[in-house]
Amino acid sequence: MPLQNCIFAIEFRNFNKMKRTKIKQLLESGDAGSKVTVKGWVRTKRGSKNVAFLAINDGSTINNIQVVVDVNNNENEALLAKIHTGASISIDGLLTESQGSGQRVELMAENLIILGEANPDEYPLQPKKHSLEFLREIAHLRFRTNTFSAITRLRHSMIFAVHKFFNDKGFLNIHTPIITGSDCEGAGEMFRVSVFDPKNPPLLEDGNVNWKEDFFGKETNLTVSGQLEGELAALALSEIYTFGPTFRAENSNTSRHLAEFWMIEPEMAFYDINDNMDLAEEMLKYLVKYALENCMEDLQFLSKRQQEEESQKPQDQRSMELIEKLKFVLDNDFARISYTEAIDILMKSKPNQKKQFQYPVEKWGTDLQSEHERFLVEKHFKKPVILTDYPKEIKAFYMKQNEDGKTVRAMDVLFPGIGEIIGGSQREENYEKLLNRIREMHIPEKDMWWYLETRKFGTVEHSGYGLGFERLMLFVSGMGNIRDVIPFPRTPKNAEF
RNA sequence: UCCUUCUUAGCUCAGUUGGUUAGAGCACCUGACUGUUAAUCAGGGGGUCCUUGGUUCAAGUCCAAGAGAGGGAGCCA
Repeated sequence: MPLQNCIFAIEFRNFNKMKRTKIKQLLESGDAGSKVTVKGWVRTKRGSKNVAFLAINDGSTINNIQVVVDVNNNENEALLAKIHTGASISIDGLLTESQGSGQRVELMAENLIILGEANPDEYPLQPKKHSLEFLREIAHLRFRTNTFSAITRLRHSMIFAVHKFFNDKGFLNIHTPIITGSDCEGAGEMFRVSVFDPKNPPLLEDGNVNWKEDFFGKETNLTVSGQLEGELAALALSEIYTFGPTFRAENSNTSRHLAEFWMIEPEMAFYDINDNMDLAEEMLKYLVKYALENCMEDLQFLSKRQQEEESQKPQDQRSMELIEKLKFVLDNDFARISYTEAIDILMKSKPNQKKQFQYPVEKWGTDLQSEHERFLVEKHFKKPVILTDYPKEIKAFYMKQNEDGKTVRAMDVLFPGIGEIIGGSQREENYEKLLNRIREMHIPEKDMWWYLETRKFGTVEHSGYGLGFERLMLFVSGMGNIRDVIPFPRTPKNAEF
């Protein structure tokens, strides 16, 4: 017996309680012959007359460890009768080379303890495939499925990779406010934050609510973007990013929208729109590469899952295999074209000439519909596309105005199957032009004094963008519904858990 | 918010032109089996057919309204 195992055995005797070893470690590098303790949740129980097998998972990996229990032992037999899918157990035992073919090592149970039973008449999860819709109804338990543990590990890796990417480039992470007092952020409907009794708020003489008496002394809402505050920091620290919760009170019922989501918003001084596009492309490729290098087992599981689902669809609607798709994005430059060029391509396109678009493309100036974006990404270029220089009328007030007087330096990154994954722009740094645009678009000027002052004092060219984190997760995981890549989705009429 | 599809056992689903006692697989219980891989085999228990109203001799099935869910669209990230 190797020396380290002897020491382990002595510790076992002395303390009668061993330190838990995680299943990932045991499966990857556990030595056959060592005594170990495993704790986790039972996925399946199966067996025959003399021996029972428990598949145990502790979330450290997609894989289970097989625990072998001798049934010819009254104590074990009684315990096994109480162990069902979902029960939590602790096992001390000997790690051995597996006699079966499904795994390298398995655990011969010597001391089996039930930590928490799971009544099979009530426990909703079974060792079988459940629908994603059903799992959404039991979001408190869906972490215990292979799919959600894989997504949760992948999500963690992507969060970590975002911070690593920016940290390694010298960006500073800043926390922008979640409660905001300005309603000029221009990104849709907001959730009100108030401490007033909704049935009896203090009123002014004219009957309107007297917000001056509310907690902050003004109307406040949950943020729809950290961009404006992010710009303030970038205009001192050069390169910053935010990664925080974002709230939109839009009544959006789609597989790509959440009322509460997480957004990554870098802001960079001295970056023009081309630097901005370079950063966005580099970041997306870095994140995809990080997933391929660090989450391969989970990606393989998710790929298999997706392939099974896709096999139900007709041939022409199936998407590329997940890992192949991720590598494809990594290996190809994104197409970069202007809005004007895009309109040109669309107007000349077959579906437009054959009137197959629901919204025909007829003239410069209208916003692109998702069917148009999909055509450009999935049919015409067959790879991610960055669209730039949109008409100013369809974009936000803060975007830098081009010299043509018609367009602004916006950029949208479009991904296959997802649509807009990033929206950004070079920002207008000229005080007069910005002020004019604020007035033209009827943005409350008095709330913008601090934003405008950055253009008054030491203004510089700068840029930034917003990446919807869950949309990134959709792409990297291959999942089809955004509600399945965030632990507890918040959507219209749903704030359960 | 609009269009569209769906709702039958704990889960996944079948249920024909309206017709007698609503089915299957999985899960659960009992038994069999010398090491299984979502084990297998035999047997058993388990139903507000989403809700309300209507048509009909008769409704899981047809009609209307409502609730919930999916897919698509708009808004966007």
